Amino acid sequence: MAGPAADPAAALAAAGAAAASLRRELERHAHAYYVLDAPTVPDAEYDRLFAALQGLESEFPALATPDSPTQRVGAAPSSAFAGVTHRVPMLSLNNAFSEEEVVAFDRRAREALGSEAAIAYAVEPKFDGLAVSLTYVDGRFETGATRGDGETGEDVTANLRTLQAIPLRIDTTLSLLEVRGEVLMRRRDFARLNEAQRARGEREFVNPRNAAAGSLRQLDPAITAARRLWFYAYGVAGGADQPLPADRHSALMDWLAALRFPVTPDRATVCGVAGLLDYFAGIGARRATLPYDIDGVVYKVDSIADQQRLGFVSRAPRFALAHKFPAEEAMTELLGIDVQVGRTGALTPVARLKPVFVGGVTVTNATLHNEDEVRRKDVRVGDVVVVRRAGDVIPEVARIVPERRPPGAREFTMPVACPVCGSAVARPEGEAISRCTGGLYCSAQRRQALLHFASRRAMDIEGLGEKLVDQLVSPAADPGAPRLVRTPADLYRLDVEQVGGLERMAEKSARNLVAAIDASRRPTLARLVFALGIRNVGETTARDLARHFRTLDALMAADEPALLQVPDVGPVVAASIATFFAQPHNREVIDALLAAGVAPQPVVAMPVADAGLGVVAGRTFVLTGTLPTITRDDARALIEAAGGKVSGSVSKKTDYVVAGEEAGSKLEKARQLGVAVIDEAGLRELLAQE
DNA sequence: GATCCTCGAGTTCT
DNA sequence: CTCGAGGATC
Repeated sequence: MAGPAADPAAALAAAGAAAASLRRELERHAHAYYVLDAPTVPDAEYDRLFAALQGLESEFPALATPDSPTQRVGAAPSSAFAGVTHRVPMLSLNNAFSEEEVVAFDRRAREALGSEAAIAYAVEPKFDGLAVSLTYVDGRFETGATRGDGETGEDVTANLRTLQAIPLRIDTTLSLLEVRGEVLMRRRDFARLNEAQRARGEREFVNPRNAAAGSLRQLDPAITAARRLWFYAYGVAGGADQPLPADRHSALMDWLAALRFPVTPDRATVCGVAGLLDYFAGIGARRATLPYDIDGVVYKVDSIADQQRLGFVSRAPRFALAHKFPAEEAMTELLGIDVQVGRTGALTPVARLKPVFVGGVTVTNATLHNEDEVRRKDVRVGDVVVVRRAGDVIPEVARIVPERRPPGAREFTMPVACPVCGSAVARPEGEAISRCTGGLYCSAQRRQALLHFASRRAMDIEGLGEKLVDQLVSPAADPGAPRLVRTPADLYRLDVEQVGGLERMAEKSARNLVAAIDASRRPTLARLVFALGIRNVGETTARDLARHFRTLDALMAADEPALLQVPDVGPVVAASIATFFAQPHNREVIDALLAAGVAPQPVVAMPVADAGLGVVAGRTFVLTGTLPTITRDDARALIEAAGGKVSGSVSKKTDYVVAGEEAGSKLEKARQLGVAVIDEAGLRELLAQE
């Protein structure tokens, strides 16, 4: 094929074909997004395609036909709503994704204003909803329209009238006032709506913005009314013919608030670029706890006179900037699916991804949980997948992009033999997890068992991490070298000389490790039981067992009926425990541990849970997020010392949720259930009262 | 038998 | 943090 430079006609034809294909794709995505409320690709991908098409059209202006998606921008027009031409166009803001862009924005503004001094900015969250314009004539709400393409939007007056947040009458002498703002659905209302959709067996909405869009574009205003939409005002359309009642944006917002328009309490005024970045960081930290979704923050030069001096570049104001958070979804390629072996032999498929930047970090791996999950999502090697890193920190493969599947993409099948030791793989009837049957013969399981044994919540051996365990279990560098450790008991026979022989282990570190191992010889019985790694016995059950049996001997001697006496132990757990202690191998390891000097501290009689309920005693707490001055573990210890209980999940029985920074779904759940939410200071107060 | 509440297990990246 | 599943409760 001829190169573009060589043959202009051929180049135009090729560009035309590419543009047509981009348009088809964009139209399909737009339809899925706006009309079906079921986005097929992340926003970032849509933007990328859009930009590609814009690029082509600017290079070959002949291709820029009026029906191109680039000539429309924004919502698909719906024949159901009348068009409204905005008196003052609703423009969009320039976006910034990095600090450098913010610095450049501030610098350009100062240069244009010829000002050395730091600029005062009005700042506010960038709501993730739909922009609307509300027109008031003689103080009466007359017309409400969506943004549409910025020039013309849809008349949704009847639906907007149903919003409690929008005043139908305002106390002003202005004969004409146009208020701009965002219609959105607050998270609580979104959760409630989806619950109702679920209960009725109808499709749930993907996110609050789509729910808001879908709700606002209902033909029946009664449906909109039931959806509990919210509105925040963020500006006034100022034309030359309309004098504004304030000379600063922040004062304008105060004025709107006085007119009973909802204005976010999270807005502020700051000074200079440092102030902007501080605000961005502060809102970012609080993002998860805000009652509504945001996708960044907006900066506006506060002085309206200065705004007018700065003016516009093409179609965006030079006095305002949207500083956006990194996308929480991104597309990438699935390079392969590996299978990992866990402590219990569980085989977990893990997606190996082409590295992709999402939610502020580069993601290369993501769990696929189990075989069924892979089937459900129809994930195949070679697929283009959408990776998400939402409220959760842990990335996941949200879905695949079916239209980008390469021919011959392979389906995943769980191996029939363990990828590590070759033992048979079994998947018990009715269970979701496949397991390696190799037990401790499998080096992966031995490795994980040792890591678990040494972990902080078990024997707490500091410094015994993955790298070291690998070397101790299977000396990779020198296959002939002796395996220093086969069971946890072997750890207690290591000396400084042996450890010092390992890679990256100078004498000092070797000494530290041996000392750490030595220091772990006096665990509580609960920790020791937990460290053994008995199936279905976690931290809590281990503690219950220790409390009930008091000694390791008594626990080991217990038969199933005796075990069933322990609270929260049922037939399955009892069988796991009995089976574990019945195995000669496990008995040998325990004997060896005791012989090596591991001696659980005697269980001290716990102050029998005082029958009386205190403010903390007898109450159930759930911890979430990062507390300002103490770790969650410390908080938990404090609560337990005061006779309270700490649980992992929020339910009706929860008395308090203690929330810190970046609290996630638990906080959300607490709000839904009406559970009291306190912060660290509140917790301290309760503890002081106890 | 159904429902709710917990616990256990597995996981990512800096 | 989320899922699956065990245990308790009605």
